Amino acid sequence: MSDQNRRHMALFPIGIVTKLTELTARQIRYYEANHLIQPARSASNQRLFSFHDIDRLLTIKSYIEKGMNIAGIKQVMKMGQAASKSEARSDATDQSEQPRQDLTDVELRQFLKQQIIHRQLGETPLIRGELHRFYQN
DNA sequence: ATTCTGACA
DNA sequence: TGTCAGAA
Repeated sequence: MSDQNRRHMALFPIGIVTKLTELTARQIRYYEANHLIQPARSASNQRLFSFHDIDRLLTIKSYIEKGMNIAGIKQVMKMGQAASKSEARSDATDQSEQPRQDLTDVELRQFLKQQIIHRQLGETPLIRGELHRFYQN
């Protein structure tokens, strides 16, 4: 069985996940309702999370702690997918890298760029609270 | 005992 | 986001 299969294998119920991620069941369900994650379901309609879902949630958690809301996280994570592909094409040297955690910085800058544009267009801010320190970059 | 959905003094 | 209800 390939590693990808194991990564996407539906394994743990929400109870385990809340302990693994420090997120409340409420939050986890809310993120699913907003399509940030798509955990599998058991025959009894119980959510079953994979390792992929887990670090996906951890990524979401870090963004939430940075003051981002669902709309913002959606954008950043979509860019993350696009970025990891283009990065794989440009970086011929890195053989075995860890894309996720490493991309977060690039994603944030890309995101902030959009933020500024949207604000000028009078759109609803995607960030809440103190994240203004990043505008210096 | 756990989880699910819907709703809000 | 918390939390409670009613059902599975």
